[in-house]
Amino acid sequence: MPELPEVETIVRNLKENLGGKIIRAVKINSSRSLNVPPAVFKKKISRAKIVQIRRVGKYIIIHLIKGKVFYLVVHLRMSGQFIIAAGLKEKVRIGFYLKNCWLNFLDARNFARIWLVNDWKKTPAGRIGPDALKITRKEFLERFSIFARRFPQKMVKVLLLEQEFISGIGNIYAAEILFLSRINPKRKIGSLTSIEQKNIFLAMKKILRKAIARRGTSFDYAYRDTRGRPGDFQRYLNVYGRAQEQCRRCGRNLVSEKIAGRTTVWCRRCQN
DNA sequence: ACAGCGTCCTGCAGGC
DNA sequence: TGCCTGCAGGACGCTG
Repeated sequence: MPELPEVETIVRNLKENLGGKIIRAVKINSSRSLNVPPAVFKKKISRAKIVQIRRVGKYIIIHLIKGKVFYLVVHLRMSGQFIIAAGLKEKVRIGFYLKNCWLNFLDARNFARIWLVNDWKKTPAGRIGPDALKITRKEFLERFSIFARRFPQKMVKVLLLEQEFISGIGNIYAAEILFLSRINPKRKIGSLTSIEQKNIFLAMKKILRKAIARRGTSFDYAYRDTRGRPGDFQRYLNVYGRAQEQCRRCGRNLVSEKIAGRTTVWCRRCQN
């Protein structure tokens, strides 16, 4: 499931391979994810030049130019993939031909969304909070205080998943951040001390940076980089996917519970 | 106003 | 071995 480190890895790959290239042709096998009719999409994007590729939270923003500047905004959700290959892949939903390669957009579960727009800030990508990787400690703590004052009863795990608070964190990294900062995921944000808030910030930075260095987490088939390779961070997961297994810190069995509809694993002894 | 659940969707794991 | 059921989750919409 692409979260910030996975999207960052994909964006870095796309930048290296697609920057400055022209989209020569588009093949649409499934238009479910598009915000415009397939014919419109094809017409607008054909012969456009890719001038910039960047990440905003979990969104990929591709800056295009054809007379004027416009944008392709992509959210991969659960299973969206971009695979660069010599040809079209078997289950490709949308193929972009770029002179000597195809950019294959695949999405097993059909959850991904693609917007073709003149102003990317008018898509959901323009309505999210500061990026988890870029936010400063000061800004994080200020923002935490605002949310803690407004929603003191909200569980900290839920806050970390809210893209309006900070963007980029999903279920895997939220669980890992709370383990490293030794906070119980069910703690109410109004009860967290400034030291605990600071520890969450530090754990967040540490984990996101390491996960990017390991090219993301491939827990299952869902996430692959643009060459179809899995990430490596699953080797370093302390809690996600480890329910009933032993805590790497204290040896106690990890517990699992649904929090806000999402499976959450933590250590009852280490996380208070 | 806010919390919490259902929905979308399909691959895969586990049970019998 | 093969079928069936249920689980996985990001974001949004609906409900109470």
